[in-house]
Amino acid sequence: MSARRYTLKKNQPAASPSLAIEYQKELNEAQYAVATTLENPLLVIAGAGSGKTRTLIYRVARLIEAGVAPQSILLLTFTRKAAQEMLRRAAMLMDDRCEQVAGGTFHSVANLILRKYATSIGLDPSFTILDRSDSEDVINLLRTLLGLNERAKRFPKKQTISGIFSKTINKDLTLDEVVLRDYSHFADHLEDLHKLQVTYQQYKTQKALLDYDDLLVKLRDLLADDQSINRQLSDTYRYIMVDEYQDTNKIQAEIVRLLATSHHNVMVVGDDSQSIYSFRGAHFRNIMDFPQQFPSVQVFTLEENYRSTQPILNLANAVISQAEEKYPKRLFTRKSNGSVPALIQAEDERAQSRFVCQKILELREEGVPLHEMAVLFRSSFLSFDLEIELTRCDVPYIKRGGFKFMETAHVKDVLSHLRVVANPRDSVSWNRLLLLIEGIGPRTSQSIIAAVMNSITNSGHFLEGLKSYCKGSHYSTALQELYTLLEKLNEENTTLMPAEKMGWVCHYYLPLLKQRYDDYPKRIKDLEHLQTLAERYKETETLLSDLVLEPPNESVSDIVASDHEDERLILSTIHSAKGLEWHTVFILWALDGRLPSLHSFMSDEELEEERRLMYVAMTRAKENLFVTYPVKIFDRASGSVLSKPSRFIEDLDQNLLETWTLIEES
DNA sequence: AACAAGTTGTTTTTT
DNA sequence: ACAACTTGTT
Repeated sequence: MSARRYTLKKNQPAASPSLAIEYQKELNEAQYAVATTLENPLLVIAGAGSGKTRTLIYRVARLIEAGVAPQSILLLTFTRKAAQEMLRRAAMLMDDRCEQVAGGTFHSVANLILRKYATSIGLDPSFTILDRSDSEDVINLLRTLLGLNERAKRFPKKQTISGIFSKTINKDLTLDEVVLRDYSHFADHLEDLHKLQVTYQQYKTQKALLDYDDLLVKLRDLLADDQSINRQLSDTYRYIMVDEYQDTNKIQAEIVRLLATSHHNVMVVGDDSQSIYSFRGAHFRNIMDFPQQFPSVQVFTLEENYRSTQPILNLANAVISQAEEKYPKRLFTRKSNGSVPALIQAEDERAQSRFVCQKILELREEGVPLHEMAVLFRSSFLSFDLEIELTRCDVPYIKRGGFKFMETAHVKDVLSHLRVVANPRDSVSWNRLLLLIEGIGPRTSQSIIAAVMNSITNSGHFLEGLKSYCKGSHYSTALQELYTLLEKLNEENTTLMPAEKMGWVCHYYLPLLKQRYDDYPKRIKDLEHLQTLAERYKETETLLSDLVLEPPNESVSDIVASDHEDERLILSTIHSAKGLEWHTVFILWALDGRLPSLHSFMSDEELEEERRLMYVAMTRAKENLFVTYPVKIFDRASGSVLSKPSRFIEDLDQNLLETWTLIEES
């Protein structure tokens, strides 16, 4: 580990007295230095709540003020919502020019660039993007096709296989390395896994399908292999800013490096203590390797916290100070008073839920709005019991993270119809929509798909293949209806708006939905929500890629009806809480075996990541922090009883964390 | 016999 | 919600 160098630049004299924005007044010394250093590589280590977003916004404004064209600024963020929010705030600070700044996630930027340059790398520009479950479906299909699940020894499940393949790419390892290191119990299947991986790649290429990893890999390869395109893009984006750099992986770092070849104007912001995505190949060392890629880099550190009270910071600092490996950084604040965070032991899960719910109601009485309170947890399923309690007490909430709206079956069903029209070679979607029809199972579906693919190669028209199946069997009437729908969508492909097309699909799908699900009224609501989303789009292809890349992450059915739209409690996984803050934060299940999760006990590295997760959760709180855990929890997977509080907060001084016990009132 | 559909116990985090 | 297993249909 290289020693950290702090380079604090002396305050520059204010650029010009006529400027509307008074940077020096509105930013602290370090923030000001960052916002006004416009050229050359820049690394900013920004502690939690240190005004990182604010600094980025001011820097965007400063760049535009200095005459830089907004279109030549590229802002890479973790979610596209984050980018839009920043640009909106920058526009408020300055003017609408800020909205023209290019921004989004690595994946969404890759999507745009690849669609534009697809033909030059032999890619169909109307390629379909596979989300996680789509790519698992493909893998499952190929696994059966290769006869791998009939092996004597059990072959890994589709999720596991997909995880292995993804790790090879994101951690830049060979298949052998990944399997032997993390999945040694499947070492016997190495040869078959190799075969499957090759087949998977071929299948995707043949059907014009790209999974999340392909988007990044293809963009990197495009930039690395084609000098002239690299030049064009590098000249287009003259100023690059990357947020949450601690959660980027090697490929993303390479993309940044390649995009900056002609100018080196790159600024990356991050915090090694908040790196929580290593399962996706991110490594916090990435942030420290940055100076090696750009030797002329200037390094800044933001340590003053504007979010939390001192007692909360004291606790967070104590948790992170036990980290094996960390970079010296100590958050401080001027908000000195505030109450000491509380640790509450509950006798079981129900008691924990009841306590949290009751406390939330109390705080609401005291005037804390519901949307200023959040309940955070390690894994999505850990909030199930609390959700029941909240519903019982009529507390409206939204849940972020975990299962996504887009991943619900009925939404995917509807979209698959639009997808086959956009890319008829997309056999994943064909399979999905065919299986909906009664009487058609995996076998029949495969043979119909084969016929469709044949008709594409022979006549160039996919409907021919479907037609031949429309008579003579018990499912032919249903298939005829499907044919009519797809014919309509295809013939009026260019004249119909995306929302109109979706209307036709829903009309066709509604009877199937009602027959399939008992809870169809809820699902119909979801589809209506999808319809409203679609109305914002002019191009079906944009709609489809956006939905895969940036899925709306709250399901309508999760929302308990409420009169006041904004008055909703937030439930979130810690991962999805990144970058956010609330007046009051509850950390649920701070139980050893849940946070840290049992899965992480084997490796020190994973355990360290769990610690950072706890740190991230704590630093979301502005005023109040409650940490709770139930005892006597039996874990079926390990066969053990969990009763100890999280090792990260055990035996801490009462000054840092006050312990409380729940007394049941009769 | 081949295939479709219904039944029963486990589930990390996400672009 | 998924996979493995079981029952039902053509």
